[in-house]
Amino acid sequence: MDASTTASSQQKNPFATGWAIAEVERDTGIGKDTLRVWERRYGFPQPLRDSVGERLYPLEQVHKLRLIKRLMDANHRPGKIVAKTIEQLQDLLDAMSLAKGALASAADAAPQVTALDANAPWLRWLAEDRSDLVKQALRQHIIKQGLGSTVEDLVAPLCVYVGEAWMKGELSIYQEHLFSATLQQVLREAIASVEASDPAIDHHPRVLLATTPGEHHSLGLLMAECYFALESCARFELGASTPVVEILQAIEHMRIDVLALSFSAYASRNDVIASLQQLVDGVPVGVEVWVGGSASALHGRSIPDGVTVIGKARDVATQVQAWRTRHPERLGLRQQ
Amino acid sequence: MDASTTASSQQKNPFATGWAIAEVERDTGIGKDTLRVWERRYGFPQPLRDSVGERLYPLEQVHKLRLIKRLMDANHRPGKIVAKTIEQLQDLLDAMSLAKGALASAADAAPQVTALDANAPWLRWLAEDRSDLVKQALRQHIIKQGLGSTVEDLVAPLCVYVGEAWMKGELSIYQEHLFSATLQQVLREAIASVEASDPAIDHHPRVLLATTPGEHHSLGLLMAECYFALESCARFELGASTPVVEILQAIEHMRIDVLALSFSAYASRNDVIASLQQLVDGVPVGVEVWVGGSASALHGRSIPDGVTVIGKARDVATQVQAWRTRHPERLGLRQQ
DNA sequence: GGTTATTTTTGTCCAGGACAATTTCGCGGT
DNA sequence: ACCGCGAAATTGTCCTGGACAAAAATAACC
Repeated sequence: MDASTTASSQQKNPFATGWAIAEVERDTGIGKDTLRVWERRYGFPQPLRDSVGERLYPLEQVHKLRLIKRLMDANHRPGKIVAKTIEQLQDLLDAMSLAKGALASAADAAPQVTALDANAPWLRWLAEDRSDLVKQALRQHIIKQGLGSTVEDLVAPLCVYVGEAWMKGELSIYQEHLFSATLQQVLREAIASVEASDPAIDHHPRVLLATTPGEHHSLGLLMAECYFALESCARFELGASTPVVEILQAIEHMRIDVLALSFSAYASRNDVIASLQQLVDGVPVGVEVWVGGSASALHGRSIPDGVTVIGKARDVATQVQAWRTRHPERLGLRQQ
Repeated sequence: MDASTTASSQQKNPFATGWAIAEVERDTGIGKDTLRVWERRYGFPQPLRDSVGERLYPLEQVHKLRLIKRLMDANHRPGKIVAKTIEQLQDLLDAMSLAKGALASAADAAPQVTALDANAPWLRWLAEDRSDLVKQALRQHIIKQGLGSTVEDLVAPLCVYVGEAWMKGELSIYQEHLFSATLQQVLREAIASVEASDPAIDHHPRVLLATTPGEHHSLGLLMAECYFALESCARFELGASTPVVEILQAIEHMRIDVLALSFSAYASRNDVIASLQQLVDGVPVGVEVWVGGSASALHGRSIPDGVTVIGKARDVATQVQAWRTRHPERLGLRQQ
C-alpha cells in the first residue's frame, strides 16, 4: 500500500541515519526538553548518536513518536503508551475510534445511519485525493437539500468519519487538511450566497465566533456560522486559538450580544471548564455565552452557570429565535 | 454573586512583574537557549527571578528584545547591538527603514505612495471595528481595478500597515484576527468567481499551497493563490502548519508540479532554511519549490539550491508563464 | 453520588560546559 | 586596490542531570 511513502523522506545527509532533535520537534510537535526527558524516564525514544554525540532519531522512532502524539492529543498519557510497540499503538488508535463511534450512534442513531450510507463514496474520494468531486457533490447537496440539512446530515457526520479514518491511519494528515480546506471553501461560499440574498433589515443578535487557546479546530465554528447566517445574524469571526482576554475585549468594543464557542473532542476537560468560567465571569451583563462541539466535558454537569450548551448544530436556529423573543427591544434597531 | 471567583479574571500572576521565558520566546522568536546564553555572555537581558528562581522578564526588556530581533533580521550581529540602549536601537531601526524606504521608492514609487494615501481610512476602520466597511471597499476595488491590482497595491501594503500598527499597540490582537478573517473572506470570494468564469481547459501547473510547522499565518498563501487562480492553475490548499513529511506525501499522491510556500515575517531564520532544505531534498524530480512572504531569511544568501524565491506577489504570474514555456509537454493534457 | 485531600505523573526550567557553523579579520599574492 | 585563504572570534544549539510546579489520577471523605 504505502510502503513507498517512506522512501522520499530520507535523502538528507551522506549518512542518512536519522533526524536531528530540532527536526523531530518541528515534525512531531514534541518539545526538545520533552524528548530528552522521555528518553531518561521511559527509555524511549532511544536515538543513535552522531560523531559529536548529538541525538540522531531513526525514521522508525520518529514514526512512532507521531503515533504517540496522536494518542496524546486524544488524552492518553505518555507513561502508559510510550513503552508499547507500534502495532499496539495502532491497535489503540483503531479501538479508540470504534469506541467513539459506538458512543455516538448510541446517542442518536438515525442520522448516523443515513449518513453512513452516503459516506462510502465520500471517503473513497478523499482517499484518492479527489477533493474536486467532494466539492462538487457538496454544492449539489446544498442546492437540492438546503444548507441546513447539508450541514447537519452530511458535513457533521462526514467530519466524524474523517476523524476516525485519520485515527485508523486510513487517511494521512495532509488529506485531513485538504478535507478541512475543501469544506471551508464550500461552506463559506454558501454563507456568502445566503448573506447576499438576505432580505433582513435587522441583524441582531450580533454574534462573535471564537475558539479558546489550544483549540485549533475551527470547523465546528464554521458549521455554527452557517446557521447564524441562515438566521441572518451579524457574525464576527475571531478564528481559532484566541486568548480569553482578547475575546472579552472584542465583545466590549463590538457590542456583541452572543459569544459562540466551540470545543473539539480532544479538548481537555479542565481547559474547557476553566476557559468557560473565565469567560462568563468576564463578559458584560446581557451578553450570552453559547457553546457547542463534541468535547465530552460539555455533557458533564460541571459547566458554569450562564453557559448555554448547544447539542446539535441545528439547535442554533432555535436558540436564535428564543433570543429574539427574549430581547424584543433589540429588534427593529437598524445597526451598522 | 460570584464576586469570590473574580480571581479567574485576573490575567496571570498576583505579581505581574514580567513574562516567563517561554512567553518571551513565543513573542520575540528568540529561543530559550539563546536568551539564556545572551544573559551569560552579554549581561542582557537580565530578568528578575520569581519565588522559585525562574526568569521573569520585565516588559521593557521584552520590548528591547523585540527591537533587537528586528535588527538581527536585517543582518546585525547580537554582540554589537545587545549592549546599546533602546534609543540607540530605535535610531538604528529608523535609519534602516529610511534606507529601505528610499530603496523601494526608487524601484517603484507610484504604487507605494498611492497605497499609503488610501490607507488612512482603512486603518481607522479597523481600529473602529468596522470590518463591514473594509469588506465593502475591498470588493469595490476588485471590481474597479481587478483582483491582481487589488492584491498587490492594496492588500499587501495593508497587511504591512496592520503589522506595524499592531507592533505600535494601535491595534489589539483581536482586531488583527478580525482583519485576517475579513481579508480571507473577500479574497476567497474573488477566487471563487475567477474560477467560475475560467474558460481554460488545461490547468497545469498543479500547485500545492502550504505552510510549514510553526508558521500559522496563511494570508500570504492566499494572496499567492489569487494569482494562481488568475493564471487558471489547479490549486490545492493544505493550509497552515503542515508537517514536512505530509507535504511531501501530498506532492507524490497528487501529482503536484509546483509547491508554493509562504513564510511570514515572524518565522525564525533557522526554521525557514531547515524546512526548505528538507523539502527540496525530499521532493520528487521535476517538482519545483516556490517560496514567498516577508520573512527576512528569504533575502539572505543561504537559501538552498532549487528554490525559487518570489519577491512580489505579482511575480507569481510571470513564474507560471515561464513554467509553461519550460514544460510544453504538460500543456494540452486534459486532467481531472 | 459528589467533593476534597493526597499522591503520581509530566512538562518545563535551570546551570554551565561544549562544539560546529558562520562571520570577521589578518596577511600575503597578484 | 582587489581577491583568495587560513586563523580567530562570534554565535546558536546541543548536552547532562537535577529540580519543581502544574495537572491528572487516586484515595478519602461527607
